[in-house]
Amino acid sequence: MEAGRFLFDSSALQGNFLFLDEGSRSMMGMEESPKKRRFFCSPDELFDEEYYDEQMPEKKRRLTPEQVLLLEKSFEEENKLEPERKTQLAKKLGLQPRQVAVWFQNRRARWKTKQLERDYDYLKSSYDSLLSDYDSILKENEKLKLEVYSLTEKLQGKEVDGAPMTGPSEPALVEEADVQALQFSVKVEDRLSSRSGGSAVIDEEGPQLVDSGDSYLLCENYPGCVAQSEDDGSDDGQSYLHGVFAAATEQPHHEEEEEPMGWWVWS
DNA sequence: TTGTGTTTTATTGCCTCC
DNA sequence: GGAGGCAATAAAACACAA
Repeated sequence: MEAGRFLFDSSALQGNFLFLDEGSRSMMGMEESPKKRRFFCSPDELFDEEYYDEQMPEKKRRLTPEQVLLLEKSFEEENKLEPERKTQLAKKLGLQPRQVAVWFQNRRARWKTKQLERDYDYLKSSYDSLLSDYDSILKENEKLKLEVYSLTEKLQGKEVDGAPMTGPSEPALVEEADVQALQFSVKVEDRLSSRSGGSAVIDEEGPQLVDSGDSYLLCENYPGCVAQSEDDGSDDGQSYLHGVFAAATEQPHHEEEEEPMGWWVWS
């Protein structure tokens, strides 16, 4: 949100009149008798339902920075609006309660969108981190394989020079070393996948969401995430992120910068 | 100035809960 | 059935590059 973009409609506050056009009249159920009104008038005046029903603005008007500020503050406190709070806010702001409700609705939608973006970024960086972990382990594995191979070679040389071989034949020795290396590799992969909460994390195709049914992943185990108390079946108390990547990366989630606590908070 | 992309305000329709 | 929530969408307001 760019605060500088808001225009303070002082003319409206000072009593300029706006006219209804055909579109907004029909849209608002006011097909007849267009009436003039000031867009922003005194809170009491605007709060008067009858007055508001009769006199609708010509066009959409942006809220003033002051109004937005107060709404934002209120949203930070609680992102849902009980009727009483809606009424109070509307009165305070000189808006219709419906406008306050709509603002909260849209604000929640914006918050959700941003949250999804944040969750995507977090999942992506977790995935990248896991991938790089995996790559380095793979390299380490290769290195160890080579080491085993060269040690086996040395051992073989010693046995040929000295006493006759009593152990497994040469190919068998090498094979065994390979098997051991393979087992180690498998163990490492197992560890990786269990650290990441199971399957579907490492995939050569690229980042992908873990299947969680509706793709909105639960908050528990998410680093720094404290689920808020109730879950009413909406998105409350939920993050879209699961703890899937949490243990794997152990990187603290970025702080909530500008967004309100919303449905859960980072601690 | 104008075309275009983004943001904000508002409506509609559907769904869920009480 | 009404109230309130959400997703999808329209349209106005705005920013900005050409």
